Amino acid sequence: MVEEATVKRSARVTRQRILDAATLRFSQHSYDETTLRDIATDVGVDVALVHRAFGSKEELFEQAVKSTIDGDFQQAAQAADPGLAMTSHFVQSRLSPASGRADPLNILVHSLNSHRANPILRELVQQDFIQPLAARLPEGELGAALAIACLAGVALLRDVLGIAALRMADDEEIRPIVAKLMRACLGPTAEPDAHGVRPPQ
Amino acid sequence: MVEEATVKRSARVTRQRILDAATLRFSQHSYDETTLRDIATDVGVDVALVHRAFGSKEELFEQAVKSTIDGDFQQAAQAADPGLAMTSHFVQSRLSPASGRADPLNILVHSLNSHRANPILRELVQQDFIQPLAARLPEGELGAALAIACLAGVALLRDVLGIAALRMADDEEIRPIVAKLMRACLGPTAEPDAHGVRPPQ
DNA sequence: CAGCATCGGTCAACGTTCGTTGATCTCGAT
DNA sequence: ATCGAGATCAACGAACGTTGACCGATGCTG
Repeated sequence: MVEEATVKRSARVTRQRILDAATLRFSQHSYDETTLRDIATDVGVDVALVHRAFGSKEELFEQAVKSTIDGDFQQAAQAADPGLAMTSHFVQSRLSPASGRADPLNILVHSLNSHRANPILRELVQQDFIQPLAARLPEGELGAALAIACLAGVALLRDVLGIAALRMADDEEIRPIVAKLMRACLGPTAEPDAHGVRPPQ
Repeated sequence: MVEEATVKRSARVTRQRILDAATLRFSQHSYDETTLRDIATDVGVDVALVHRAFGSKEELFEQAVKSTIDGDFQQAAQAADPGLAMTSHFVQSRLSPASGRADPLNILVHSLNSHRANPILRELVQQDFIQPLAARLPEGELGAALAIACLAGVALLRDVLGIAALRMADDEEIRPIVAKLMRACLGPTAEPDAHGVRPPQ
């Protein structure tokens, strides 16, 4: 109330509010089920404005995806032990808080099978998930892709399908298994610890 | 021309042809992208007939899902070493042949985020994937759910997203890693073999 | 063999929803 | 007061699942 009076009609601000609303919607619903009219209602503007602000629904979706990419995951991928860092990042950022928050993985698992969203999400996974992870691996992209596949699969069954066993499970119950999954995919980069366990093959 | 004279108009046969065409479509495309008109064209009948033969699109989808459930997976889940059996079943039935064949996992990963298909697929995963697997596990449903999540994730990134690293990979390159994933989720139920490896926790 | 009821199948259309677009209004700075 | 940009309004065109009315062959009945 003290600051900015009535917010001044600003395309810049409105565009951002639309993008935020769209990002949240796309993190909770699929591309096909998310309507420009829904987003417009959230923001409190007309449908036409939502459309014109980004040119097309597809463009809006792409911008929404990009807006959720922060450095957190890339940092985790380049940690000393990527598997462990990614596990922590995964468990802390997805399981503990509400699962509906704006997040690239949430958007990914909610719109995987819309053919409009497909190429955009493929590039997201390739560029922002697999590549930063594969850069530090001897196995190349295969291990990285499999690691991402595991995380995406868990998120899918938990948040999209709503499998009870995954919704109810405690974070610390899932963490060690996810850690094992990451290790299986990324290789035992670090942690040649006290056990000295080597995989059979 | 010599064989079967115009096949005699039979609802039984036509219904089966519709179901087969629908099953194949649903194994390659999402619920939303699959049109009753597409299925009708495949079979060579009218749209109305496709609809009336099953009452609704949703019912047709449910029947298509059920028609793909064979005993193969359940057999694998109840093998001496479920992880190993499931790995073989997964690698052989999905990676080697064309990925577009009629298969419950294919249907699952293609229609996960349609809210119409969602409850049907949730029940499929719960009843036909998780439960037969969890019945033999000390960890209960959690381990089974995570194992299914891994397989679904790999299938998703490979066949729906089309991640190159997974499409190009040789079967025998993926198999050992998938085997490790299964072992991480299901625990070393069998195979207390020469290695005697115990998980750290 | 003729008539008829029935079932498999088609045809045309409805009602809804969606992304999209052109014309129009309205606020705000100059 | 004016002009442009922000925002709205109304509508289009396409696509979908769904429905009621209508054909045509099949097979039973007399």
